[in-house]
Formats: sequence, structure tokens, C-alpha cells
Amino acid sequence: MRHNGRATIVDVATTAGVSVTTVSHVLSGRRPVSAATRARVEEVVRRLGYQADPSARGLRTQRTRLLGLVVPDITNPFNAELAAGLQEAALAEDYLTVVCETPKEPSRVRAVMRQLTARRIDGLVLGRYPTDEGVLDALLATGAPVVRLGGRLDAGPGDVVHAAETEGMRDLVRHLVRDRDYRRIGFIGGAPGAEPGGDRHRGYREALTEAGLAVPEDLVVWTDFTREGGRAGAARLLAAAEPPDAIVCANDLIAIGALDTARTSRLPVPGRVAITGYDDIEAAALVSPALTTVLNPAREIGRSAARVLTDRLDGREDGPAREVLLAHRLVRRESA
Amino acid sequence: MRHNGRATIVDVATTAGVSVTTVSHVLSGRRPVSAATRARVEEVVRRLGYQADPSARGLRTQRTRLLGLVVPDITNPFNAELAAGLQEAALAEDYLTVVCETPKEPSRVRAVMRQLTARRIDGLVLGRYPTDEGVLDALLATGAPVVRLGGRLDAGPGDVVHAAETEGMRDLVRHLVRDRDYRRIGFIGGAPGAEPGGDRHRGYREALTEAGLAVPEDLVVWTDFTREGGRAGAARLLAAAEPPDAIVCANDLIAIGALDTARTSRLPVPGRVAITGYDDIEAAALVSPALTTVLNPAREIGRSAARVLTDRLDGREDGPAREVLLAHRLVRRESA
DNA sequence: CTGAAAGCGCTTACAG
DNA sequence: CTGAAAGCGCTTACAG
Repeated sequence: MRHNGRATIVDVATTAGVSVTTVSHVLSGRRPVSAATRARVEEVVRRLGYQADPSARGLRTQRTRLLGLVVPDITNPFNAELAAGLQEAALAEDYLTVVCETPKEPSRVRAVMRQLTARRIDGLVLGRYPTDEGVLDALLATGAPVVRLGGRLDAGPGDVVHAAETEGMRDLVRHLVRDRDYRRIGFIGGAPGAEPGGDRHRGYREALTEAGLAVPEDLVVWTDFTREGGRAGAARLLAAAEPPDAIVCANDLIAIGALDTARTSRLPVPGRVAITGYDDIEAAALVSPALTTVLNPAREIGRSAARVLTDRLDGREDGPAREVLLAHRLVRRESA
Repeated sequence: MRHNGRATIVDVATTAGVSVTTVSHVLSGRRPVSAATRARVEEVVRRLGYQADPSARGLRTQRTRLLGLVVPDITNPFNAELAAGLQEAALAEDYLTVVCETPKEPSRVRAVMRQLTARRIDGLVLGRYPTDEGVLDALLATGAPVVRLGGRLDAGPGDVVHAAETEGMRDLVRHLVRDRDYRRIGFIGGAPGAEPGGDRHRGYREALTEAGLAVPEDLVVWTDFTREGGRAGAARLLAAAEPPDAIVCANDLIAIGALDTARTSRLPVPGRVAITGYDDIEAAALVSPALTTVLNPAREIGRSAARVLTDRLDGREDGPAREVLLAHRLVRRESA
């Protein structure tokens, strides 16, 4: 027994009077061990508080039991919930999750990706990410399974887990057109080259088309998925020659920024202009007027992504790429 | 050169025509290497995209370059900001951060702590944590350095990084008493046995005493650091025989919950009862009326904690425990 | 049902 | 300025 630190598998084997092979098999269950031997080993493990060294195990198995989550902004409550759900479900399968924010500066994005490959993470969950070619290549080249949280199954690598966002946005815009009679409906998107904003944009266009309305291209603007982005985007829309009577925002933060601009401009919401969000983060119900939005089940998406990834990593699933679709729900409040 | 995956240090050594010893020293800089050799090795490293295997390195050095952050609730924007700042500064020193939520059920707290010790994290940042004896023992026994984000330096292990919360709360309560003339000031705390709520509670008491006001013990209640907790706590205070004219909350989420209760009870804020928060999370400015609160620099606290920890881990600091104090600031808005 | 031994990929005393 | 070799703590083919 070493005196300086924690017990090793050799300590356990010596104390229990068996080989390290047997200790290893008791712990992994990968080979039958007699009941008596098993009981003795388990008792020693407990007594010494033995926990296998993850570095030693990792070196041998070439697995780190580390999962990566890449999101642009952990401060966005949607992403925080997502991370919590992922961590929770991953922990249950004995995986640890590392959350990486995509830096604002493109030069640093590559550096963060390098850190993840250097760390040999076993699997990766991509939240909103730059579709920019090349950034992910090194990571994908390692063969680590990937889960994307948006976009079409055939538009990229790996499995996809998400709520039906095209449908969610379609429900929302239908509500604006049918129940509220808005006609000139603008759109503020996040980054145009980023998923999953694309699905939401698609739903917006489809619902308008389906209602026989032309998409007002002069009222479609792109900023980023922040409150600040929403302020700027709304300012541009409201300054249009023929301003919108409703503004559909690609997420709640953008919508909260749009509310700021409406307030500053003294335009009543929804009297003069309706504003809608997406995600239903907690703040959506706190602002005034409370946001009409679509519930996006962040925590459940995180849990589900963890399961998809660990199913592949632990060999419970080896089929072709799958898409997991979670339910959305229109949340009608005061802003539209 | 192996064909199946990434280059190893042997690949680099063979290709460059030197020993692995030399490659290792070029990479670590821990021993002089001739300029010519160094250049050749570096070129090969670049060409093969060599990155040292963290498991192999970890097994040899007995370090994982993994930091842990324990917080009760990553959904609290204060904690999300904190995590982002910690991750950012840790990454710069080549450490990865793992965020663990303390589960609600006490039985699961120990399980999560076990996961962290099993993972051999190098250092630990404790956000709000159960002072409950024993939970941290296994972690501390490993000798990993710890940073606490609250409490007195001598009240626990490790270094402390925080804003001056006692002072922050004192400033806030002084403002209520001197500038606003409130006299009957209640307090809603988070868990009484949890740091850093204790500092805030202390500031509240000190400011009252200093102003010659008795602490109204019937108006001091404890719930937890959530909106739901704030609703319940405020309901109890407002039902008191002699209700408060101002309610000081231990964080913004509690205050937002208290606003809910005031609204439900049709009590104007601050006309009938003033309500204050702490932290200045984004939502504090979004609610109506906007919260008077104290700015707690979450991201900076995270960054600072990372530096304190990595300074110890990488041997740049080996003195006795230190306390790092960051500036707070009173934010006056509408609610008090 | 059990064990001896190889080997994963590094870092670092030891030696020259 | 450089290299040969030990050893960190596991898992798993191989053998009985």
C-alpha cells in the first residue's frame, strides 16, 4: 500500500489476495468471478475507497469519458439549461461534460477547437455553431461521434437532436396571421450561417407563403442571438419605409432587445407592433409585456443528446445517423 | 507511424531523428535543446499535428489539468457568467473546467462529489455550497487546492475570491434607511447554512445596527436562492402581524419572486413595499419595476478564481491562503 | 474460474 | 547538448 495517496488496483489485489486481473474483472463485470472472490474484492474496494485512475484507464482504453458541448454563449439561459440536462444525463453514464463557449473572434474559435481535440474528448454536442468549413474538420477526423442540435440530418455529420423548430415557428406565425390578423410581418434572425436559426427562418417563410402572403424581404434582417442584436435589428425594421406590424424574432433574447427598442421609440406592444420570441427562457415571462414565444425544451434536449452520444460510445447503438424530435409548444402571452 | 490515428511522441522522434526525450524537452522547454534540433522537432510536430495524449501525460504526472466548479444551479445567470469567466481564464492556462450542479437531494450530493474525486480533478472552485461537514472531506483529502467564493478566510479551507458582500449589502441597506427612509426592513435569505449568503445577511444586520435600528427577527426568513423561494419568503413576511415596508433579498432571483408575490397581493412596489436584490443579473433590469440591487462581478470572479487556482497548481504561488476582493457597486433602479 | 505479462504514451531521473 | 530506460496504473489477449 502506498502511503502518499490513494489506493491502486495493486493495493486492492494484494489486500484481497488475488491478481489485479481478477480485481479488474470484478469491477468491470466482463468476466465471471466466483461469488466468494467477488465479495472479498468488493469489500476491500470499499474499505480502501478504491477508485480507478481515469488517466491510466484512459491511456489503456483510448477513451477519456469526456463529452464536449460547444455553444456560443453559456449566459443564454437556453444554453445553460441545455448544459445542465446534458451534464445530468452524461453523469449517469459516468461521462463528464466540458462546456466550451465559441469565442466571438474567429481566430479564437480554431484555438478552442484545438483544445477539444487535444483533450481527446469522446463525443461532441454542437449547439449553435459556425457552419464555416474547416473548423470542425480536425474534430470529425478523430472519429468522435457528434450530435447536432439543429439543421437537417443530411446537412452535416452525426445525429440530430432538436425540437421541431420549423413547425414551432410555423405555428407561431400562423397564430399571428390567423388569430391576430397581422399582415406585414418582419423577421430578425441570428447569424445567417448558423444553425439552428435556419429552421426557424424556414418556418417563418413557409407560414407566410401558406397564408398567401409574400415574404417581405426588406423586413428580414440578421444580427446575432443577443439582446443587443435585437435592439439593433428592431431599430432597422422600424425605420423601414413601410414598417412591420409584427416582428418575429429568432430567439427570446433578440425579442427582449426588440422590446427595448419599441419602448425607447414609444411604440406600444402589441398595439403598434407585435413582437415574438423563441425558446421560452425564464426571462420571456418576466419582461413587460410578457413574450409570446415557443417553448423549446432545453433540458430535455440536453438529456436526449447525452443519451444518443453515450449509446453510440458504449456500443448500444451502431446504426446510421438518427434524428430525435422533441415536442414544442406555442406559448401565448401579451406581446402578440 | 501508426496508421489508425494520431501521431505519438515516438512518431515525432523517429521522423525528426531524435530521441523521445528530446522531443519531450522541446515541447516542455524544461531543458536546453540546440536551436537546430529544436527547429527540426517543431517542424515535425507541426507537420504531423502532434498533440500529447492527456491520459498518458496525466498518468505520468499525476495531474489531469481539470478544474471543477460546484454551484447549486447553473441556470442562475450569476453562476453561468461565473462558469464562463472561469472556463475562459482556465483555458488560457491549458486547464479544462467541469461544472457540477449540486443536486437538490442530499443523497445525490455525495454521489456528485464522488464523481469529482474519481476524476482526479486538480483544483476545485466552490460556489455556494453546503457547509455540511463531511461532504467535502474526500475532495480535500486529495490535497487539491480549493477556492471558495464566499465566507471568511479562516472559516474554511483554501483561498477565497469574492466581492465585498458584507459591504455591498451594507451600502444597500444604508441607502434604504438614509435616502429612502424605510424603517421596518425584512430579509429573505437563501439556505442559512450556505455561503456566501452569510456575508449578505451580516451586512444587513450591521447596517441596521449602525443606523440605530433593531433587527426585526420576526422579519428574517430563510428559503432558497430561487424565484420560487422568493415568492414563498415574501408571502410569509407580508403576512406578518406588523409587515415590513422594505424587503431585502439575498439575491436577484429571490427578489424577482418577491415581486411576483407583491404583484399577486396588489401591493405597489416600492409604494407599499420596497424590494431589493443582489448580484445584478440581466433579469434584474428586465423586471418591472426594475430591481435596485448590488452589482456582483460574476465573470471577473470566475476569471480571478481560475488565476488563483492555476497559480498554485503551476507553482507560481505557494504562500498561505489569500483573499481576493473585487469591487461591488450599488445599482439604484425603481424597486427601492 | 484465475493469473502472468504486455503495452497504452508520456515524463524524468540517471548517465554520458 | 542528448539518449536509454524505468515506471505511472490500468485492461485485456493469452494461457491454463
